[in-house]
Amino acid sequence: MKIDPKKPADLSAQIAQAIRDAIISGELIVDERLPSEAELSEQFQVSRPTVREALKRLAAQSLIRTQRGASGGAFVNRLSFEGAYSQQITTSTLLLSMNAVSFDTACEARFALERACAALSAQRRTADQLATMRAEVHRQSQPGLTDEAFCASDVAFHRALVDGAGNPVLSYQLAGAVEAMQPLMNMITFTARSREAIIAFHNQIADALEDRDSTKVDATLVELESYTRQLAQDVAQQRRNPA
Amino acid sequence: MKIDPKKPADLSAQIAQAIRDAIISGELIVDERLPSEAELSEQFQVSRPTVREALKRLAAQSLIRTQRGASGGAFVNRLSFEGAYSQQITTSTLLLSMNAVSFDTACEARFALERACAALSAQRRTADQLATMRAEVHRQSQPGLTDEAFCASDVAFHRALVDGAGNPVLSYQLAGAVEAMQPLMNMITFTARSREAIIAFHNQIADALEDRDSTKVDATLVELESYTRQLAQDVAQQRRNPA
DNA sequence: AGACTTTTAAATGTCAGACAAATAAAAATT
DNA sequence: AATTTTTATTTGTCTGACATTTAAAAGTCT
Repeated sequence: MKIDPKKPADLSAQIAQAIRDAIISGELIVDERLPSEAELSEQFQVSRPTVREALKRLAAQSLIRTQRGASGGAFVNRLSFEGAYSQQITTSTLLLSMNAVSFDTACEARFALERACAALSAQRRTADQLATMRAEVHRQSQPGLTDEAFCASDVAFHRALVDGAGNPVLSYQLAGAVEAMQPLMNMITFTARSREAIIAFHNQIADALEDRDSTKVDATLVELESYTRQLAQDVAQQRRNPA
Repeated sequence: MKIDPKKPADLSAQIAQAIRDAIISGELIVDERLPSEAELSEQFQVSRPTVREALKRLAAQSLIRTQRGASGGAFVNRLSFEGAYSQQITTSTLLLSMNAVSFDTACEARFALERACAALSAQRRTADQLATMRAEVHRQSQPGLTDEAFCASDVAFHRALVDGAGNPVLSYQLAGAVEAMQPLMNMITFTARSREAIIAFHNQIADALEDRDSTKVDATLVELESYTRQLAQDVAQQRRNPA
């Protein structure tokens, strides 16, 4: 691990990159302890605050964790799927909001990816995952549910559908697409009728998954996508031209 | 923006979270300048090094950028799709390597997602994107290409296919899945015959996209997936039982 | 007056040294 | 032997200082 003091970049950025490379290349393995901050500052010939800034950069990416006290220090993190979700969701959410992604674009991406999981989910979904979906549908049908709670349950339903594919890589990738849509979905006011329609679609999907009928799952998702986009369009139109 | 000095978490982590929340909620908008480090340290009642650690955490997530000099400071970044790619790829790569994801699992996820783009790509691919794909196939057929260069070209080919869908959200999500596979693919030694077979598949895909024949693109991707998995299986078997 | 140069001020980047707090291991005590 | 105390190590935080970069202000010359 070497840094170039003549580079234009900050020293802390260079040090962070050097350690990051060491982790990626496998030179540093999971749960291995990094040298103490004092040792690192000597090794890289920089001050301790500079080393600390580098370590905080890595901590922000959950590449390392730190522990105080004797035999404490910085340790290489096992980057878990669970832990990577939140970061993925934060990034995706900001990407959508900062780049003025249209509802249609986000919706299209989300359903395209979800349909990719549906075929696998029809084959492999467990009874447990099916039960989760049923439970969420039931929650959605309860009166007095706020729009936000309805959306949250919707996300949970689709998460279960995706998890049904039994492929953690797919679940991880989809987490961003599905959850990042939630702020956009929250802008929709759901009428009693539209909730009913969505619940009907969800029931159809659950039924099809129970029957392991991938064709029907796919067809229903297509319908649900089209319905969702229509709903958003109506809301947008109503804002422009209130009755 | 407030922090709780009695919380167990590090002050720099709390400050970073407070600023992060302000960005996500829209309280701080793109290109807005944050208060100077001195002002922030006064505002949060902490020292400047602590504020700096917080800012470095945010910089590591590309939420802010810093500029030196008069009228410099920390500015809220526009999180661009391009900029988010690298982080997504780093994370995905580490996830795969640290969690011992099998080649089959990663491969399945990648092709499932890619097929989700294929239908859209058949409708919308531009002449330019098609030309990129043709060029990459041509590069792949050149003799003397290293395995790594072959893989890199393979990635470029599939990136063009995905970009053909004309949906930046899809391209972003797929970047992780496709690029993160590369280290795994690099473990495969490509024989002249296997390269030929892959190139044939690529040509078929390009032809089908030229004809806007989504069914054929999908079918060919299925074949390519099965071929790729077979290839990996053969390599694994040969390692266990060398001839 | 206008174009160029110099100065200045503000901001981040870096350093050195210190103390506080947490923690585990070692030493002392019961 | 079990418990308590001490000690050493390590991260967390603070203070104060200086270096470097940069844009704007001030000054100078044509």
